[in-house]
Amino acid sequence: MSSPPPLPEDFRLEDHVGFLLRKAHQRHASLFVDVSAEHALTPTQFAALQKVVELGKVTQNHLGRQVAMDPATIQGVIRRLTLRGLIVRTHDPMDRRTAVLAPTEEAYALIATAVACAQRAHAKALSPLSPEEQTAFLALLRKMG
Amino acid sequence: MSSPPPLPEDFRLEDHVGFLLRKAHQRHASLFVDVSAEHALTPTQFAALQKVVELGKVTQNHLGRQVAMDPATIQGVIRRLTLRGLIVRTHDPMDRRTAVLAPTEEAYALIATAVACAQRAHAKALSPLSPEEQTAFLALLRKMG
DNA sequence: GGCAGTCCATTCGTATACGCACGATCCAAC
DNA sequence: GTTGGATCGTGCGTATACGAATGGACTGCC
Repeated sequence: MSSPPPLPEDFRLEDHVGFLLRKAHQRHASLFVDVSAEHALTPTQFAALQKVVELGKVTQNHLGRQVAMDPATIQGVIRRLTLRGLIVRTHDPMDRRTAVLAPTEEAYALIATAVACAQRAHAKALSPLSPEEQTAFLALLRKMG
Repeated sequence: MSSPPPLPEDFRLEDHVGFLLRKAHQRHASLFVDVSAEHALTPTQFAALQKVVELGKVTQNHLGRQVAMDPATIQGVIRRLTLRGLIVRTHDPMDRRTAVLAPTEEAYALIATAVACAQRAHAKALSPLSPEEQTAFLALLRKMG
C-alpha cells in the first residue's frame, strides 16, 4: 500500500515560466520550420547565418556570443552551414587560434527570402496576442535577459 | 569582388520572438539546473515526474500530451526516470499497446524538494521583472498557446 | 626569453526535441 | 470474423544545447 500522496498541494506546472517558455519556444520553432520549406534553415541556423551576413566577417566564438550559442553548439551549426555552401571558413594569420567566418554569395542570395520567412514565423507566433500585447510581451521578454 | 551586401535593411534578430524565446528558455534551464543539484533533475524530467506524481497513474502517451512532449521524446525521459527508480512501468491488460506509468516511493520522497527547487528557479528567472510585470508576462505567455 | 594564465576551437558524453517508419494492437464498420 | 483505419510505443536519423576535457595559440608579466 502506498502512502497517501504527500503532494505539494496547489502546485501547477502550467503556471511555471519554465514550462511556458518551453512550450512557446517549441511552438515558434515548429511555425518557423513550417514557413521555411524554401530555404530549409532551422531557427538556430537562420540566427547564425543572418548574423554572419550582418557582420560580414566574424570569429566563430564571437558569433556564438552574438547569437547566444556556446562554442560546442556553434561549431555544429557552422559546420552544417559550411557544408551547404553558405559560409566559408578562413583563418586570421594574426591569430591562428580563430576560425574566421564569412557569408558566401549563396548566403546573400538566400538571406532575403529567409528574413521574410522569419518575419512570417514571428507574426504567426505572436498572432494569439493583440498588437499592444505583442509589444508588451516583446518588451518583457527582452527584459528577461 | 562581392556584390555590395543586399542586406534586408533594418532587420534585428534581437527583436524576434524566436530569438528572445530561445534565450529566455536557455536562461531558465540554466537557473533550474543551478538550484537542482540536490535532486539532479532536468526541467524536462521534473515536468514529467511532477505530472506522474500528480496523476498517480498515466499512460506514457497521455503523459506526453500533458507535458508537451512528443512520443519519441517522452520515451527517453521516462527511460531515464525509470532507470533512476522514480517511475515504474506496467501494462494495462485491457490495452496491451500502452505503457502505464506510476510514481515510486522514491518519487514521492523527491518531489517536495524538487518542487521547492522549481519554485526557486521560477522566481530567479522572473526576477528581472517587477511583480506586476511578472504577472503580465505569465499571462501573455499562457496566451501564446 | 620564459612562464602562467587566458582564449579558441574541437571532441566526447548526455539530454532534449522531432520527423519518419515500423510492428503490435485496438476498434469500428461491415 | 475480418478487415481497414487509428493509436501506442519504439527505433533511427538529425539538430540543438551544454559541461568537461584537450591541444594549440596568444598575452602579460617578470
